[in-house]
Amino acid sequence: MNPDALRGHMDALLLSVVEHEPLHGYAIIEALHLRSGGALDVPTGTVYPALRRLERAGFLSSEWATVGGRKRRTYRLTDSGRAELAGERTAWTSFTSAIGRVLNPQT
Amino acid sequence: MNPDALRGHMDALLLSVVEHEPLHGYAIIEALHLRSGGALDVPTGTVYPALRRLERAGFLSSEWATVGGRKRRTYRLTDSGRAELAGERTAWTSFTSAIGRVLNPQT
DNA sequence: GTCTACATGTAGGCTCTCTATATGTAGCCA
DNA sequence: TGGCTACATATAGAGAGCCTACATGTAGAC
Repeated sequence: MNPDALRGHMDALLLSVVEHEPLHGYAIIEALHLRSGGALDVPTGTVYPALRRLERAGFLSSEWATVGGRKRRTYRLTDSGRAELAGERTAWTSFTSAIGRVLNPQT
Repeated sequence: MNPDALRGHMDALLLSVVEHEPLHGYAIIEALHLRSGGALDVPTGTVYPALRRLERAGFLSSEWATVGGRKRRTYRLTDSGRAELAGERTAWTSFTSAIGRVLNPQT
């Protein structure tokens, strides 16, 4: 997968994956891999900064937890994030529609 | 449309639009607008450099023409570009599939 | 005692898209 | 004559985000 292809869609992916349950970074990466059918393998250097960016933006909130002696920062979707996610879903639909029409126009 | 969303998909769009007929830059921008149902409005500062990049990569070839006193650089898809476009179409399908599954998983 | 899985984080680079600007022709209209 | 719009191409510089590479540490298996 061309790295640039994900540009501007990462936010939607991350918000979507924590929609129904709070997750920590490492688990988010695994969830992306699983839910995408193995297509997505997002490096930690992408995910961790992105999560912090989304928290700064108010779309996620985080808290530390210790599980089995390991520290985790668990991210949770905020109300603002929920609204953002809805917008991203709509944007995704029109985006794919627009590109799809250019790529495969039905004459 | 979030500009970043187009990242990595611009090549496919440009190649696709000149697939069946050679076009010059200005006409390519109009074609993108038209074929996307008005969703795409790509600025000249994006298209012209991108076309040159694709020509350098061997996916397009160009030649100058003068029509109605105005100079045009007309771009044509090369064989290499045709193969590239096919690959981009496949990549687009798996890309949307992967993102779509993450964004809207059927439980 | 070493290796792997788990877990988080930063620095720096790369590349593409965008904004802003520059240049020039043709045609219309007042 | 002058000004405006459409047509047509091009470049410089900024901005942003995703990636590679590196750093750090715990837990458990062998």
